[in-house]
Amino acid sequence: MDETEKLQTHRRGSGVSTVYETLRNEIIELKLPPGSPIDEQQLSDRFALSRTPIREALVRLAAEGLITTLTNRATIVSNIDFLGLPEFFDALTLMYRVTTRLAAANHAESDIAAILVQQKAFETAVTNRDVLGMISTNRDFHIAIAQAGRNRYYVELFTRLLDEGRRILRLYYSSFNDVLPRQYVGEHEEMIRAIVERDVTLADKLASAHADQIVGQIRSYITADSRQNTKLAL
Amino acid sequence: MDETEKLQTHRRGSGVSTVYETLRNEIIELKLPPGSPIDEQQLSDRFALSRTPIREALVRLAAEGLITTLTNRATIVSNIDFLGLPEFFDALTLMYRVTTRLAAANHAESDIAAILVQQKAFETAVTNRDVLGMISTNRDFHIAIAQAGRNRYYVELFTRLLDEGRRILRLYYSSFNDVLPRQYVGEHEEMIRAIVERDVTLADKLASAHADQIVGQIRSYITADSRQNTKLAL
DNA sequence: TGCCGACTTCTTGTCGACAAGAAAAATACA
DNA sequence: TGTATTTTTCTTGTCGACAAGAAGTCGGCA
Repeated sequence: MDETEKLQTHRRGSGVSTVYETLRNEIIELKLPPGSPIDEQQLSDRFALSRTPIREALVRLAAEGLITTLTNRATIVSNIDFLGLPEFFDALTLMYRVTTRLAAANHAESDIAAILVQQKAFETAVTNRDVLGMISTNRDFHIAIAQAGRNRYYVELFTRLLDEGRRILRLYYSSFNDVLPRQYVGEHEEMIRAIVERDVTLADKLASAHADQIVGQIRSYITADSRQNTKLAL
Repeated sequence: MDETEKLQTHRRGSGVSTVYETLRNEIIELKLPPGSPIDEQQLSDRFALSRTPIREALVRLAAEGLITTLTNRATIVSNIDFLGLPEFFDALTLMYRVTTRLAAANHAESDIAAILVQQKAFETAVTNRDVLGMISTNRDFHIAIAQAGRNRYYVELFTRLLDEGRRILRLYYSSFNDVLPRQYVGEHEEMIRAIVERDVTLADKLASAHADQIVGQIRSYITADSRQNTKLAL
């Protein structure tokens, strides 16, 4: 494991953010899978910080729901709540629609540039068949759209939802094929066009369809996976 | 000021939540107005706790955006962002609609009972002309509806929005008259009926109108207030 | 051999103290 | 007298140590 962070001496106040962001990434990328125990002492050693700033980072992660603290006992990476998946899909779909609508309505020139950058990144990830890259650049693309919509409440919720989605997708990413992503590139391009032309209705419609695609795909992964499990159980 | 909390000895782990909730309430009720400095030492004395648990509570509040920490300098109660008000209204309206829709679709029997309790509380606040009570019971009423909708993402965002709304309303509550609240009681009753009858479309429509009412009212407060300011400036 | 209770150990929660950084105050200089 | 610079002071950020609580361990007893 990479332990370079051990050596650097942090300047006052920077350590907490570093720990927070590092752990956040590791949780979302399933480097720390759900249920993993989070040991404060261990992190303290790893980042060469006392437990106090570590603790602060953990409190932040807990506030976001990424980790769960069993009082006086242990703190673990939060499980993916499969029972709550319908809620998740509902909220995700709504955010796809709302942010794309708002982007069509409120975007400035510079926003389009930012969106195009992310779309390019997504495209290269697709051509390189870099599945993990697809997942994260897809997220960045939609967050760029959300930011163009100029509503921080939606941006915040959408970010959380997309990151939760990244965790779920990672679980199933082996079954990710390169047929649908290719289709996503086209859909993304259509969405950009609708946004540029400020066609709110079309943007909404495309976002809605796009969301359905993704939700459908995740659903199929899950059902396919559970089928495999039942096969093993026999 | 009430200093009773000073004496009790807290059992392990309970102190943080107490501090968090107490401060949260005081911020939302403008007992701690925007810009108020938050002194850790002072809070430490007040709650008879060391600075560590106080700090933990503050981190949580900061994550929610209720307080702002100027690094190495000071931490203050977050200002109300009047420039971001349009975003706020947009998100608030959407959440009013979505939660009411979902309540109509997903509610169970017990949810209705909970909603009716809150509606009763709101009604008594209105008849008692208890303006502060109206503001908070109105919030509780809509959160009860959101909970009946069974989507924790919406519940969470909506709660944050309604609480931010409480702060804004407190600022202007002197101009709160008892004509519109009476109307709100009726609108609430209509919404409950639509939810009970599982009429999603009607629920949406009513929630939308209700949101417009409230947004309009807040807007009128603000413009009325700014008019007064310009008058003084002449 | 199986179950119940005291004990040990390990992790979290809390504390008091120290260090660093920034604003305010005091001082020196033009 | 006004400005730049140093010093002081105050608040936050970090630390190491201690205390409490819970799980696991070990031993005793039926």
